[in-house]
Amino acid sequence: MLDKKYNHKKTEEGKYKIWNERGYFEADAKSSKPHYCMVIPPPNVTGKLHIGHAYDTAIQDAIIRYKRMKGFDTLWLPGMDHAAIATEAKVVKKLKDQGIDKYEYGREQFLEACWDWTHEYGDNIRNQWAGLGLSVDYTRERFTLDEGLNKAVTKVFVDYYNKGLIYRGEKIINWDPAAQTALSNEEVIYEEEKSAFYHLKYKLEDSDEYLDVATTRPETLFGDTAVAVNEKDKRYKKFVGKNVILPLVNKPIPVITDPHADMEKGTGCVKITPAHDPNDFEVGNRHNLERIVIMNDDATMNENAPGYVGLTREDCREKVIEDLKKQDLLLEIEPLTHEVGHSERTGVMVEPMIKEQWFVKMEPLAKKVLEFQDDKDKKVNFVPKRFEKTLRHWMEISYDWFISRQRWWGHRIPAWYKDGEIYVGMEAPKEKGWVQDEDVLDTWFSSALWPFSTLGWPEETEDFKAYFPTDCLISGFDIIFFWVARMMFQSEYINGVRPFKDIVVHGLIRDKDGRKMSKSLGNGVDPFDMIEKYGADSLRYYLTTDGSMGPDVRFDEVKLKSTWNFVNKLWNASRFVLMNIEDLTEIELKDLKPEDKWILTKYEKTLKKVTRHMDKYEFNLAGSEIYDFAWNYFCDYYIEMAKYSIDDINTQSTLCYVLTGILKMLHPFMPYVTEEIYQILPVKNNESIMISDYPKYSKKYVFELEEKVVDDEVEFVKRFRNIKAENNMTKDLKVMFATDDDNERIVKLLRLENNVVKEPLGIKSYKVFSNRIKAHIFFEKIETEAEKNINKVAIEALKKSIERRKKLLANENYVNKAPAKIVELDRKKLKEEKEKLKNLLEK
RNA sequence: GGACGAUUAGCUCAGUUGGUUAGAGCACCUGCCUUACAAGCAGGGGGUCAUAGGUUCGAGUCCUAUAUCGUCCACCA
Repeated sequence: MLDKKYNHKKTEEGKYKIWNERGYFEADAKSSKPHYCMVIPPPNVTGKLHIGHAYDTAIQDAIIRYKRMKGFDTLWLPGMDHAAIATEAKVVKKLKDQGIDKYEYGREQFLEACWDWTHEYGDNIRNQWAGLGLSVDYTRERFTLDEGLNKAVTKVFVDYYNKGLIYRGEKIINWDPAAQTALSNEEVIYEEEKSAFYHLKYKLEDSDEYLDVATTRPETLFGDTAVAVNEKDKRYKKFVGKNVILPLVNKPIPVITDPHADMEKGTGCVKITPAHDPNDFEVGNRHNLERIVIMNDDATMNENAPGYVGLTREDCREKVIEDLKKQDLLLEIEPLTHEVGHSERTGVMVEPMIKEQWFVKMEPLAKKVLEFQDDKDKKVNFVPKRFEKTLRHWMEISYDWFISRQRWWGHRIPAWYKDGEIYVGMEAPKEKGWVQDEDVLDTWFSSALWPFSTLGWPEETEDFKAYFPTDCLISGFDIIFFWVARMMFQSEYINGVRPFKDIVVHGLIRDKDGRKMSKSLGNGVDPFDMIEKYGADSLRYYLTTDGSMGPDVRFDEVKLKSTWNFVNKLWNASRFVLMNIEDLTEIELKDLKPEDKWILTKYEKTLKKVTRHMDKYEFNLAGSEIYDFAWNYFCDYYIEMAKYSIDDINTQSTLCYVLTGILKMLHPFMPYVTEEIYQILPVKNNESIMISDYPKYSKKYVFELEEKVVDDEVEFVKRFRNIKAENNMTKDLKVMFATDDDNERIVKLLRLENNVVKEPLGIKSYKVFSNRIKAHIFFEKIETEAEKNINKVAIEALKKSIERRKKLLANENYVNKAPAKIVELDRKKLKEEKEKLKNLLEK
């Protein structure tokens, strides 16, 4: 028997281990059942799972548990991401704290330290998955850097290289001087910063005239190789083609025209530094300008800034400003706030630098995705649909994907160099003298292959054949670009097929006030604190059913608490049922009473809706259907009715049947408590609810007539209670039923056993009615005013409604054009309302 | 600068292809320790669905503008 109070800790303890040991999480590629597969978005091995992971995985577990119960052979494949830069940064810091320098340590030893880190944090993550109750198949767990995936990554690289889809080139890239690696655009975060526009005097050669050149980065002037103005800019027309003298350096550089120079911005004159600015790089290409690199990899000034060598960018700027002032070459310092790029990982200001890097040619791949999206049998279906637009937009503007990183932790680029020659292949060339590229690949290169590399690709494994393409992927919208899009073009190019049929895109978890959770604000919520307080069941149900897919979720602990209350309600209802059906040996639904038929009908209808919502990923709607049914119908009415016939085998059977259904519908959301209660049911078909069948809608238990009859009684009960409460009626009231129907259920629900009379009393009375039932309430202390009032309000409302309907039905357009069903309904309602009004006015 | 969202009760959010009188949870007010549950039960108040037009027999839902907020992309000499 269940304890008197729901205790989430006790309920959740030990169950996960049993499920896992019994192999319920394991898929079977050879099964004759239809297969259903999802891959987990691999969390980074950098640390703990946060509330966003809890949200993301709770959705997935709900889907996979639902599909499992629906009779699929389900595979939810778990794994983790090596998270190249992120992990490397953490390990570097850890070593540094021990007084160890990465470079002194050496590549091999450093990688070992990374593996140690991975194993330690991998265990943490697995423990957290267990805490959340995720039914992932551990026998198939993968890591983005394991042997199989490494092979897949190398193969893709080599194939692409051979097809010309991967190339090496010199480009200007975002350089992180702290980590000393190139960053992709996505790894650069723009932050607003207070800065200044420095107006510098670029004197014309052999003249007293000068150009006012405004820049935010005066320290880069050592790399200037031109000053650009707009062709249409009349102000500077006469300077075009002449030379100006580069301040401090005292070197002549040309004044050129280029569309990049915007007449509206600054002074209209732009200094061109091709080696340290992406736009200037392009300008330089157009005009064949020299590229002068003026900084070392750690962003200190190099020998091209004579007199400033060794200074940091910041110190150099200060000294440059000072020296310019001394030479009267600084015209003005104009304060300015603007956005400056910083490294996502190290936080330092990004320095654009020219480097030789590897790139993936995006155009043919992006085109492929757009083609697939135009074909309804090949496309990836986005839920909600609008995110497909986001994807298309990105695919249309995509630039080449820059994939090399100057790191150690990751997939090493399979390219070897010798005497200016490049060799790219699965293995190192046999001859001596070849040196492998030092760099590793962008971490997203391997995660882009995740849906098929984890299933054994490039081998034609049983798993790959059974589960690919996968059925569904769950992801936050924040990584559609990084990850989802890349998985799509990789799979569609390599396998000629979409990586998943559906993608469900959810929002971010924000704090109660709508702010992003962040370390600096300290407003983060640890999902495991919440599990400690309310249990994984409450957390999971709350997160998955709080809102629809797409918008951000505001995390509100008050809501989580009220979810706990719902679980507690379920617990207590189950307690009542289990207390009363202990001797039940089989479920018999033969001689059903109207209330049994009523609740069964409501149940079947709920089930139908819930199933439909589950299939459409509408978990919020599924959740509220179950909630409403369980609380407002099953608990509030059926259990109350059942109390009066609890010894009847049909009552007991109905209680057990419906409760089992509720548990099963809730199991995908709250696996633990549903299992706990299921285990105690006297009649059940499986050893665990996890592997039981999801209930199927059965018309056999839909009784339209009884549903109406009892609905009408419920309506009557509600009205009765309303009148009673509004008029402060005590237990002394008397009731006379004006209709001869069997009103037993009503009498019991309203606890009127001692109040029913047969003949009218000689005092004032209220009339209570539903469609079928009429009754008079006699109450001595009736206040005439109150009575008048309540009837008046009712009459007013009815009259208004009748008017509205009459008008509507008199409208020919409406009657002719609206569906017959709707019109018919209005006619019926009108008739009913007229009757009610007549009843009321009789008084 | 470009794109995409959002705006519904005091708060947080639902609202399927347009179709009865717009819903829920929390909060609030009133009355109840009724033997599954006071973490509960019963009852109640509260919304001109951001604004202005339009399409339609009918608009929270579709269209067009406006306002406010948010997100992403690009740019930021």
